[in-house]
Amino acid sequence: MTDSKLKTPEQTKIAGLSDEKLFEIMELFFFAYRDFTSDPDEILMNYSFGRAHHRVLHFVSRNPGLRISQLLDILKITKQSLGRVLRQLIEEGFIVQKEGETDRRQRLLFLTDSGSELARRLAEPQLRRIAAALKYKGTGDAAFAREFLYSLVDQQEHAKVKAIVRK
Amino acid sequence: MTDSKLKTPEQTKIAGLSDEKLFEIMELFFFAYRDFTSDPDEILMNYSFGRAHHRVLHFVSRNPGLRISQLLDILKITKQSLGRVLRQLIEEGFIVQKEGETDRRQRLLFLTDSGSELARRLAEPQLRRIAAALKYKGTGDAAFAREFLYSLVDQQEHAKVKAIVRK
DNA sequence: AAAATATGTCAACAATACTGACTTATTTTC
DNA sequence: GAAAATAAGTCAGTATTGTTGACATATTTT
Repeated sequence: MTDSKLKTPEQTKIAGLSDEKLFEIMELFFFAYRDFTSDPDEILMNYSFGRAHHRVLHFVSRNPGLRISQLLDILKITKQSLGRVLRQLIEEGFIVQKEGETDRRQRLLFLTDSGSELARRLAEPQLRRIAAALKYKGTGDAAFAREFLYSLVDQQEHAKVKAIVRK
Repeated sequence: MTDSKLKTPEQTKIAGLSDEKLFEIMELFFFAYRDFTSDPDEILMNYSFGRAHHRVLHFVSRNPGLRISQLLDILKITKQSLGRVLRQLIEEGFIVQKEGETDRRQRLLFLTDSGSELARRLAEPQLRRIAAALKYKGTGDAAFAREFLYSLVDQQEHAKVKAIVRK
């Protein structure tokens, strides 16, 4: 009943890797994400914020002066979805908007001091978790992790993601 | 304004890794998850299912005879949240429940044929993506990816996760 | 027999996403 | 300079997935 076209007496292989190994990594990706997000989630509860607020704070923190349209493209959500969380972050003094200098239609996003502080607090446990995960490995392993994750991103997004990630 | 206690003229390091490298990996984790989930999401739309249904299908597929309580512990959601999606999956013929043989209070979960087929279809693009991400690397890199992701999981969950992931 | 366990269910609520429609201000194009 | 395109904001309605709290049923353990 659980058999499928994927199975053979031995094991199907994609790109020389057994299904079994691939499944393990797939599942670990789920568990890693589940726990990776749990620390910031707890902090966010104190502010009645959620993950959506975290994402906005993070990307504005890393890219001061980010435009709304860029943020939408990073998050892959609609303007209306972003609108709500952004309004809250602005109303509660974590983010400010400035008119674009060359294009006055733009509303460039910046963190306030308390926004910066919250972004830092949210990042800290995640940075620690990543550092701990790489601690046992030799040099070059950070590079491997980076390349591995990068390869999971859509091909057509590579250039954009690289531009955002690399500083 | 964007300065914080984390910064020094050079760069703060956690466990010998620069903040910058850690930030990159943190962000890539977000982008990887964003795109990793996008392929199954499209398939699920045809069934009016969401990610919650996918998770249930996946873990039942990998663990036939899974108990409700185990699934709740894997997903870290409430009984009520699971209840809704599980009911739909049962009503629409993707999952069946069988009474536990040793403990008749238990409702063991199994996939039907169409459940198996859907689970396979959902897994396929993700397996391919993982395989492609590891294709360029030498032997042992699958092991590295596995250890890296595993290290991101909560310490106290390690034993349980290992039991679920390793077959 | 009483207590604990495994599961199911009702109701209300919250966060985050969506579609569709429309507005305002500004810049670009013809 | 008028028309079209772009950047952003907003209103209204809906769906998914999560939450709490309360309570019911069947079964097993103490």
